[in-house]
Amino acid sequence: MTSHPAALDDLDRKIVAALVANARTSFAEIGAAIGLSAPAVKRRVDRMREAEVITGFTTMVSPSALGWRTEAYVEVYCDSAAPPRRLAEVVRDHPEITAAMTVTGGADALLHIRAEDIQHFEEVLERIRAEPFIDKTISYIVLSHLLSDSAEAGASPATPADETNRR
Amino acid sequence: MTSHPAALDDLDRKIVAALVANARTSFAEIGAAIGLSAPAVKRRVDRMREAEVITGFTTMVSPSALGWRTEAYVEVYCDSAAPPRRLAEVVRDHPEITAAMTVTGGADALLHIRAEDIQHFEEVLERIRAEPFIDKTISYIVLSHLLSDSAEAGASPATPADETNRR
DNA sequence: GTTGAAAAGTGGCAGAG
DNA sequence: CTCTGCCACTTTTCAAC
Repeated sequence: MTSHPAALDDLDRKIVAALVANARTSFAEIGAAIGLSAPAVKRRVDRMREAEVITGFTTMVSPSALGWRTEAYVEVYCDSAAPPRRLAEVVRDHPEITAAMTVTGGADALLHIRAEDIQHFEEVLERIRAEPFIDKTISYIVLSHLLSDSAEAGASPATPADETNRR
Repeated sequence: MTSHPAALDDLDRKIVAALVANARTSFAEIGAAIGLSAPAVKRRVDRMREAEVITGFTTMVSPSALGWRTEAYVEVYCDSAAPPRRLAEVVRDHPEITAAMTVTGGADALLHIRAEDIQHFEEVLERIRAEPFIDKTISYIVLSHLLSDSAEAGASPATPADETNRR
């Protein structure tokens, strides 16, 4: 990876926090809040994008509004000679899989799945289980969210340095 | 919930897709791509924000760049009389918990946790297990991502209607 | 950090569906 | 009546200095 030391200072972290809260905040507004001019903020943002500290800007959408009303996590168990590379291919073939990762523990991988409803989820699960090297799966259907993560991927609690700012 | 039928048409879905891909895309650019003027796009975005189809704009940040190099999912088992409301409070007290939800299966809840490193994660886990009504936890430490979810929260595979557009 | 030109955002208004 | 494009006017971006 091209991850330079990057050395973010406090101003950088405040800029990131502002942009995570609202990716469309103007540089001028961010600058006013932290005592910097708009171009200065832009230069820092450009630098952080270059350093891949900031990997992109996205929009949070209510999944249910788009018709995805069922969410689940699925543990996947593969047979002994399961190549992780092969798993990555499979994962890309099912559009309902929104995240996939290898994990410690008994399971080989953990999938995050979004489906229209339970019927659709069952169909997805059957499709995944039909893969030759998959031995078994264990599903955890999400009932309700206790913490509405702002944007699960980008969201990080705070900065390791300062544990003070809890939301 | 105030979820109106909302009835998104094809243009709305294309606008959402464009904004999910890049929340800072100009309305003019989106309009040019779908055959609409900039103000027309803005009107639709405003309407979708009002209807809470679009819940916000955020920035994707490399967690490791901010010092969060350890990621894990933790199953939480509570004692019989565990009130979910109480769990929600606890979850908010630990800034390292980036997502929490109740799930089907043996466990009562599933937590997504980000920590600086394994040592930090262990400390967080001990803190959580110290809660009086938590019986046990099972941790799945994330080793590597097979699918780099654009932004896990907002990301949805495609529209249930058209299963054709797979990335 | 400041300046200035180009681009984007935003609200009013009239017309088409 | 809703949605659109057009037109001013304001704000923001961005590449100079």
